[in-house]
Amino acid sequence: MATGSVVLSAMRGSNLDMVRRRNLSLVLGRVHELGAVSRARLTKETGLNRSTIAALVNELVLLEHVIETDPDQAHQQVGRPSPVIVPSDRTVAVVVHPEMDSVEIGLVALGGRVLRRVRFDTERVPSPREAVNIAAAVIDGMRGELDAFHTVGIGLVIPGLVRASNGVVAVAPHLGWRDEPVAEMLQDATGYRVAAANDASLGAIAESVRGVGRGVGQLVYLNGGASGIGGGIMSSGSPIGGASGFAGEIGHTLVRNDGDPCHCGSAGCLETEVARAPLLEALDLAPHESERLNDVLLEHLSHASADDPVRAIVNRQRKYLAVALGNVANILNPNLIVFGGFLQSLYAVDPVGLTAAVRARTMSGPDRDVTLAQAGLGASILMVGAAELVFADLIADPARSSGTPRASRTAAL
Amino acid sequence: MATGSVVLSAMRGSNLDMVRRRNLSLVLGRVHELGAVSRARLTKETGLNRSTIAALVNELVLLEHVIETDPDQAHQQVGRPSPVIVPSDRTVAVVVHPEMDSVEIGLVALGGRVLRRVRFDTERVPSPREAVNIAAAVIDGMRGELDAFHTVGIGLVIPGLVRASNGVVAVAPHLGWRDEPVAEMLQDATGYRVAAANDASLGAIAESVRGVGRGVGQLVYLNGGASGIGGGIMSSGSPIGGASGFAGEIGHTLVRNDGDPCHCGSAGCLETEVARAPLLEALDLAPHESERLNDVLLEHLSHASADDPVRAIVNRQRKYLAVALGNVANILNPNLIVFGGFLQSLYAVDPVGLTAAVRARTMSGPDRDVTLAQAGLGASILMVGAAELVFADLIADPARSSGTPRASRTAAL
DNA sequence: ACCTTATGTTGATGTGTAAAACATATAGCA
DNA sequence: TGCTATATGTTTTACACATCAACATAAGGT
Repeated sequence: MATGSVVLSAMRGSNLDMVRRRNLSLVLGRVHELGAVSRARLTKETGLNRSTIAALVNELVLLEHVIETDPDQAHQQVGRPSPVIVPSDRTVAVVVHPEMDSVEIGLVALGGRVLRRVRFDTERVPSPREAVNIAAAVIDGMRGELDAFHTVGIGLVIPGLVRASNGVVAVAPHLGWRDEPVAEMLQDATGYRVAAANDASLGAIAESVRGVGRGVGQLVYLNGGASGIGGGIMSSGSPIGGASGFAGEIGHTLVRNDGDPCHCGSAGCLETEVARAPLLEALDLAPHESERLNDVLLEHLSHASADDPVRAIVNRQRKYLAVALGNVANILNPNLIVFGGFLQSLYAVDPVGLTAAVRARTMSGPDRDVTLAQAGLGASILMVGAAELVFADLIADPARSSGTPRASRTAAL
Repeated sequence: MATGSVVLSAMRGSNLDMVRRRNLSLVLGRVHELGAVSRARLTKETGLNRSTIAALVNELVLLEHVIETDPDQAHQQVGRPSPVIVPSDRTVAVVVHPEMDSVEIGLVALGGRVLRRVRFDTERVPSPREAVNIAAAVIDGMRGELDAFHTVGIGLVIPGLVRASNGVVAVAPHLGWRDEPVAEMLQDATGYRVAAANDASLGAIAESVRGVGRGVGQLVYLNGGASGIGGGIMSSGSPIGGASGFAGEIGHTLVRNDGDPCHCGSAGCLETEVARAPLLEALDLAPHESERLNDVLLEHLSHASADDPVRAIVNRQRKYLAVALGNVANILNPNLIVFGGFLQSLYAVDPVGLTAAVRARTMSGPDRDVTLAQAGLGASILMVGAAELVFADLIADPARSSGTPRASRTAAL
């Protein structure tokens, strides 16, 4: 029955500007979430007056973040038709994603559409400096385009631990980065605001906003990659970052007391017991064929004997996965756990069985049952997630800086 | 760098009332948190204008939630002295705490002081109806007093799983309750708004607001009781409830693959491996002497041999406790983990050792180090926590219902 | 064609905070 | 003891924003 926050989060007082900002934010947020909304619907959902909505929408149109289009042709309602508001495709976020053998740069519109993707292959694992230089060069190449757009900022995908507050990469094992202020470097190199986050956290954001987790209050995303298992937590639409933005490291929870040593220094971690490499190996797949894993695995198991070695690996991994999922369900009580990467395969082998195994490990009660699901966004998940991270700032204050890049300022919060 | 919420939490638009409400809430929140604040300080901290603060404080004085007192005598500042605002001791919350052999009723003032505690001993484990009747009778006895006060509502402490949204007790193993709408029953019986929560969650709130966790952003509270181990999570001052308010069940995370079966249906749960009873038994203490556990244990170990059986039990329990804490630290990345109940003893035996063990299990990085601590509120922790749950609603909207009990309405949200 | 319904548009109104001008109370100092 | 500087409370005025009412507009229903 009680719901309020025990301690007030914000400390500053409100003035009339705040009202305007909040309402502008609310309207842009609805447009962004729904894709296309009539002014009438905005009026109903926000409870604001018709005239207020008109003023707010006009301001957002002037800011070029939304477009007001002609009323939907397919009316069946009496009364004056209401104009439809859609997010502008000219408000965009740049996404930068350094990997072991490449740096990928993307351009994503406010509506969620991925406009461009450029993959820059590297000879070797890029250093932070190299990754930033590559990204800056590609962005400079797009500069004409970007200046025509409203480029809100850059979303930086980090395969490792990032301090959310300042974008410093604490450790990215795959890339060999450690304590690198990559966000700041990229910001200085391009002039755009940079928001950085862990890849799994971005997956959680993406699935929560535009994937299978739309409208779900409490969501956990678990991604199985070549390097290990990462996780992200969404609570009431906001990412849970923890003290330093390192929350969600479910890959390093213990699932087996006498387990193998993990690179983190511990042993028996989820990601030492549940890994992609043994699965690929058992199925005679090369690492670069990992996209086929799901299909090949399901096909293989469909005619495999009971003592099939692949089946044995899968069953053992599923057993330990269920342990970790049970822990997560008990600690966080999520509505939904979403699987990405090779964990999708482990889930798809027997969705009902895994669900039952997890539920058996959680404190029961029929209405607390957690649901499991595969990720719904495919290859664009990180593009979408990183863009949403950037757009979150825009939506929080649509009138702030109207898109013009500002040279070399470090952080605004 | 980016911080905004990806999806907007509230859906309603803001008007001038909202601004007023928010600022009123902000000021009352500061007064509540700090205990005594000068108007000048409120001006500085909120960024609001002097005249605005004056108006807001005046309204809170009229609502009788705060008292404006004479300026502090010990000035050393030049300039006109600023009046000091303190929370009114006449704004109170009632706390109801059913246990196996009693129902405890308390009265807590907005400033955090426990004004009264009444313990009603029962012959046997009370049913929900009995607990409600006892509470209602005691509250009726205090009615004269309560009517003189501003009684904001009732905070209901539940030793079990409660749905935060409606106060339905899903399961309270100790009490044998299952799917009981206790909050609604108590509300109907007394006319006061009732907010119910799990005991460990209330401990987390209490330690976060008035205990060792003041000012800590991400906090986990772990309580070790006779029945098991419960946990509560605080994130940026708000409790994390999960989908149904069942989050924090750290007692049922797995710490030992071949562990003993747990009453939850699983096996090797934290609370089957780490329990109070074996400790009491080994030290020849009766259950009712559990308050002495900490002292007796430390005393015993101070002159115990290396192969002392108590030491063996303690070491084994500490090992499994470290596993669970490592999982929690990896998943939630808290700044602070607070121990209550007998877990305080396990921690106190060797604080540095346990801290090191937990840190060894978490993804490293010097700035992510989690801190451990004993609870700071002692026996009043649940009184304070439940009262804070009630006050949270008041602080969120100080001008709402001005304290008069309303007959038999179920829920307001 | 006319009415009903739903919505956009325009101008007047009310309300909360900010800003400015004034009042007051303290410390420091001669 | 009085003067000055400083900080803060108090009062008045101004401004910005949402609301409301009245009017305008565009559809469906008959």
